[in-house]
Amino acid sequence: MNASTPRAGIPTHDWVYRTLRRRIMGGGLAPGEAVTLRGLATELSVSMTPAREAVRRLVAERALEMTPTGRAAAPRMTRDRFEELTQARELLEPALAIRALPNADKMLSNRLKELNSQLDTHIASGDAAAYVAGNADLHATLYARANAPALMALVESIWLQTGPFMRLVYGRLGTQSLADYHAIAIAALDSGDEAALAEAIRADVRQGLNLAEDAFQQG
Amino acid sequence: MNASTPRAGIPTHDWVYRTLRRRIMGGGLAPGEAVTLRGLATELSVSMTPAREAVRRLVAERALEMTPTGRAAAPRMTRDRFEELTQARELLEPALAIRALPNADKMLSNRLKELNSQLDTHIASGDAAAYVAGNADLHATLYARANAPALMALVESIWLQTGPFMRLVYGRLGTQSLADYHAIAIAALDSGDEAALAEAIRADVRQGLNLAEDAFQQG
DNA sequence: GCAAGACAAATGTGATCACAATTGTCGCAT
DNA sequence: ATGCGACAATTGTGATCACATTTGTCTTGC
Repeated sequence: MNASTPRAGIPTHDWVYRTLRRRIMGGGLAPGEAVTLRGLATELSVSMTPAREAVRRLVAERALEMTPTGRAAAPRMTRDRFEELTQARELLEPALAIRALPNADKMLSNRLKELNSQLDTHIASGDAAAYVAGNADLHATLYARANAPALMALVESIWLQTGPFMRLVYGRLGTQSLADYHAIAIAALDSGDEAALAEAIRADVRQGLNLAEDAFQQG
Repeated sequence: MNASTPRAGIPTHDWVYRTLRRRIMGGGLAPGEAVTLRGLATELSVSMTPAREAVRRLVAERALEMTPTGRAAAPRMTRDRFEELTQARELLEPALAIRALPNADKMLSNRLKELNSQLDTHIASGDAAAYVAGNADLHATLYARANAPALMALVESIWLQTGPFMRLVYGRLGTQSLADYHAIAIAALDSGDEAALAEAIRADVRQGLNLAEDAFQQG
């Protein structure tokens, strides 16, 4: 089954971490669903020790929740929590974009346009997981130019928390067309318009919140 | 030595985590200084397993750094990193304060005034560790009224990263008098002035940055 | 039919151990 | 003196195990 495990050099616990993390982001764990140490260990053909380390790390990063009895489960998203995390994104991400602006060049904006067009493909095919991953990839590519690892780490920790839920939201929406704030942001990047760039990022993040609100109302 | 360890009910790894975390925040670990699993384990009279979990958790929370060879050490603060973390605080903390504002009452502001006066005591006695802890306590008390646990967790993770360094900064400064933006913030809280509250918080955070800049220039 | 209780399986926690890699130290040659 | 290499101690990693608690299930009694 896991014949696709070409892990060379990297520690076992790190590999388990990445594997489990990918599963969480990809929606492989339903909210509230628990993951057992022995189950994870035997499934990945490792011992309990690295499995436990991977789980604890994801708990520390809030990608997993700890039940009172000490079991790790995929966290349930609430409207309030999602709204908080969105506000944090709305505050931090424009700052990262502005920091990236002076370091942007034509090659970057071309790369961003390429990533953005791939998003259209994922929307068209209804691949919500690929869309969420690609969306994070696009934002990460831009913010990488900010050379701000500490800020970046904060934002990525938010993505880790909202990712599984956003995947669910986009899954419900199907192939609905979305306002392309990415394109606006890239245009602002090209023209060096700081305020427009920040506003486009904010609008993009806020659009995610609106989509989620609809999903919450549906149930 | 560790006779003061009345841990009842809480898991060992959690107790080790809290103990080590307190040590880091209190400056018990010099930047770059490594902590060994066996050393920590034997010192706290526990096995390597909970020691390892505690260390890994602190690494995940960026309160400890991982060297390429897999050893955990207290992270070194750079000017750039501190500037990034300060900007994050400057963005997130005013938002938390504004969220807390509608839930504030006379009892809260009295409590905050009390905590703020304790800070003066710590400045006067030159107890940098107590000052940093008390400062975090004051901010936390205000933000708790925001009922925003996800945002709060983000801010606390920043404090965890900046805490040890701030303690060092305040330690150098000695009993220097600081502008009391806390008092301004509390006044804004009492009068319900949202903009003034946010600005006072920003100024408070920025003051920390300025102090640190001085420290960086000294060496 | 169903709720409660007893029993069994499963689970998290912490300890111990073997192994490989790293780190520190001592001695030797230049 | 000083740089270098071999050896020993230290360290992180992963595996395995025992134990107490929790969870799931089946039976029993009403």
